[in-house]
Amino acid sequence: MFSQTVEYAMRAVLALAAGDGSPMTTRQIAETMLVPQSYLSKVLQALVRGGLVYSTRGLKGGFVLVRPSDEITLLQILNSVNPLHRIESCPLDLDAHSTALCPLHRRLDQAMEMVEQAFSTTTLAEILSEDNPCPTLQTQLLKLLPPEPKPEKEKD
Amino acid sequence: MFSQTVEYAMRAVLALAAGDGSPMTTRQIAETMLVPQSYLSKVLQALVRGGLVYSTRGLKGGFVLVRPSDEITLLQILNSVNPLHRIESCPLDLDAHSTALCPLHRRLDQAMEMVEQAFSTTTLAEILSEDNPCPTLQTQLLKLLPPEPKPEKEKD
DNA sequence: AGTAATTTCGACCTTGATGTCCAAATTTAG
DNA sequence: CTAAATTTGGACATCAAGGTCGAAATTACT
Repeated sequence: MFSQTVEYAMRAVLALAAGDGSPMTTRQIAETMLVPQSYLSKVLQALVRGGLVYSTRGLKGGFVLVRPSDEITLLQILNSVNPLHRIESCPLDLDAHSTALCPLHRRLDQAMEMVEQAFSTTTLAEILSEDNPCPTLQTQLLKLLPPEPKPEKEKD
Repeated sequence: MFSQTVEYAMRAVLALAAGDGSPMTTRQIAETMLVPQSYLSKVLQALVRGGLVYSTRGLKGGFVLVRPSDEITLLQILNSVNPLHRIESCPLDLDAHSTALCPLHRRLDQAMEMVEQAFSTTTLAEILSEDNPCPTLQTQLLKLLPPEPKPEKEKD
């Protein structure tokens, strides 16, 4: 029901949200989230155009979130890559802009409304704060956070 | 979010449910529901394979519903043409069959669960019984029901 | 200035969804 | 048996999604 691109986009933004705020490269995100790197660059540009992440080129460049993670919702991510088109009018009655939809399309639109509602109230911060029983993601994310307190002494 | 094929399939089954129970041809359904006829034949075959409609060839042939319309749900239609794949395990952790999903995929799966729930409790009969503010559909459906009591005299 | 590390952009390829068309196979009716 | 009306199935066309690749632009560092 959700496209592969949506899956990748959510993983990518989640990787940024889990990071320390410094720019992450496409390569870093791809390896962290197990996403095909060359395709991820396309997805990231959609997120840039969607106003969710900011990009800087060159050395030390990469992608960062535009807003703090508690102000970014799943719906914003979805809409950046696969805009959710609510049903405005019955496709069987193209010309008439009736105020109500027919029973069938009312149901279809209600389904999308539920998804829209659920996704619009879920923030990245919320997701990161929950228990995370996905071993792979947990392992990958640990690599991003301070790997060691301070390796001051390197001489055995 | 829902494919064109799903839209067509739902229209087609709805046309059958609105009819009198005698076989409807592809052409009839296509004209009633404004669906491309040649593609509709493909969709109808998916519905046959899905066990929702029964087909008979030849003169007076066509498609009929296998069950009464109050025993056919939107979910059954959806699953006949575009099976809804719930997320069983986290794609980031392919090998481990963890009992719980990670927070992200839990949300994605919950969204699908809501749709599944809504569609599984909506029958064709329910849809047909509601008010129908879609003029086109109403007009088309009227053509199916007894058009005239009995045109016995054809000789002007 | 020069070099290395990046994003950006466009060209291209592959695959699946959508859609068309036509030759069978099947059924009913004369 | 023959003819007409249908579905069935396959071949084909078209277009968007998913995916790869490389050249150009941008930035940081020395």
